[in-house]
Amino acid sequence: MAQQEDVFKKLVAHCKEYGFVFPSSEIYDGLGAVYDYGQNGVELKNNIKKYWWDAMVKLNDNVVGIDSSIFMHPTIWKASGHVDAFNDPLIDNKDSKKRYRADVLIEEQLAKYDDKVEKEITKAKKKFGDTFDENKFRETNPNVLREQSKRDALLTRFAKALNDNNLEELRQIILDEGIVCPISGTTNWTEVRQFNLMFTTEMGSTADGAMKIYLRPETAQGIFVNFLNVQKTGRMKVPFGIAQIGKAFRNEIVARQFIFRMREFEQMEMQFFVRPGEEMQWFDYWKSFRLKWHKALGMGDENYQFHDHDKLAHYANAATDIEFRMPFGFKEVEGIHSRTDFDLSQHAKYSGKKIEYFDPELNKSYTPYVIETSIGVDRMFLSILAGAYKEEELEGGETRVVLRLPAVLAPVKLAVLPLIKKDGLPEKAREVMNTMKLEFNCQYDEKDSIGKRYRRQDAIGTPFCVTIDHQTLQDNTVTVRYRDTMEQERVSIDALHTMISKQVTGAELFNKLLQ
RNA sequence: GCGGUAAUAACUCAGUGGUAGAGCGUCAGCUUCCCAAGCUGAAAGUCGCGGGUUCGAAUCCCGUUUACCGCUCCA
Repeated sequence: MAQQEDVFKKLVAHCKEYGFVFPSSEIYDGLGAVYDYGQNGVELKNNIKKYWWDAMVKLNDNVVGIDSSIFMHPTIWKASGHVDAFNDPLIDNKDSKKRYRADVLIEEQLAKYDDKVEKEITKAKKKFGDTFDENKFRETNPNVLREQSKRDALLTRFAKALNDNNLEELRQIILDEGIVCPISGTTNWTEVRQFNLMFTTEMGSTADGAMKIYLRPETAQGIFVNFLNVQKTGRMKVPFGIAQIGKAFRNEIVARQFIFRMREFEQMEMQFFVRPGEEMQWFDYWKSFRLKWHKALGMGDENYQFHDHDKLAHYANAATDIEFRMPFGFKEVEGIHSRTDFDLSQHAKYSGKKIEYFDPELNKSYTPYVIETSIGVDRMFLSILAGAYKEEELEGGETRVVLRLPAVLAPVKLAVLPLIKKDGLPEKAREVMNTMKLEFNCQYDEKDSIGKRYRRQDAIGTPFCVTIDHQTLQDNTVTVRYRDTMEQERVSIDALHTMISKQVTGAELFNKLLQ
């Protein structure tokens, strides 16, 4: 475990050292759980997004893409359940370090008063037997009346505090009632804090006319609210899918583990609309397709696993995660959910619009069911880097650090290197570079020994190094040096383009997906 | 959010009250016909930030920010 954490630390350092990921706002001491992508990181990230987009939109004729805005009408988040589901007032006990929902603590206190009343009644029942009149007892017994009035007073005060969203009052209630932590038994409480999942901002240029709106916490809702637009204008027939890549924002209570859990992150989501009753077969279809997509990259099949959810979200009737073996254990990279008709029905209800699909085969209208595939770009990025990062022992006791990135994702596809910096080799190298750069992201390097340059390229995961030597000037051939094996092959410059193109474009991977 | 630990050059770290250092990397040059070779030279640090103690603080104290670990929370 210690060794794994060590690898993770080195990976984070490597990300910074080689321009993949920088802490945000670093020269101002940073900003918590926000990161920037550097010159190599942005290339890798863009390649991941393209691999996903092409696999979903290009390969599946019944999947189309959209790009909806980050700002959306605030009612959308009412409908989706985000406004109500993630607004709990929380309080910590300083002695036990346990966290509780403040409203639950108070509700438990209310229940205690109820218990006391019930006990009095049970006692009295035994005492009076058949002649017992419960209603009269409730109205007259001093003990019951006392507990009951305490309870009513508490309920009134509690309801008002909740209604006013008065967090100080909630804390004061807990103190006044002498509510103790069940573990430490103390009343040493922190302030009550509200944890909002969503970021808010204001739309409107004048303060008084401004409307409070949210930064979207998921891209999915942008798809649901455009369901009718896309279905009608694209003449889409169920089953069909809508894909989207975009930023989302969440105030995580604990944001940790580098770019694994960030406050600003990017999602690649597809919502696939199906006939009610057919959702499980499509759930299985996408489960299998998505796993193939991951495995096609060749990072090792044993590094992936499904993790089925036991506890389902309020909208789902089946859910599974695709997990990747990170240095800190198997972690969720992608979620596949059967979301039922929850979202479309909610939006129909809140918007007052009819959101249904007329199915000509069945000759009836229905609200489609939804299968969602949702993958975090940043998590994918981290899993690829974690799987690719290797410190290798070479013969002679040397080590090298290499990123064994899938060629299709590598930020730089090839480096063009004159073997030495004279005899016209740099000029020839520039010539080769100028034709290759039309198609591939290339790097030219003539500084330092050839070995050093190879290692520099290894460190950023460049799959091919093309070296121009004296023979090149004679017969127009170059050596291609492969990152993973460090072996070299002599090829003619004319053949270079085809050879590299075959390995860095997605076509071969996509063939695997369609089999 | 609580507790613990940490923060010194792009990276990894040494320096524990008295002149800010090393390795690696970077840059310039020489050398070099294929795997971090060698030689010469150079640049690069608000010692995380703010306050305090002291003749004097990277070093001691307080606060704060950021990160890591544990707990907690989590569609």
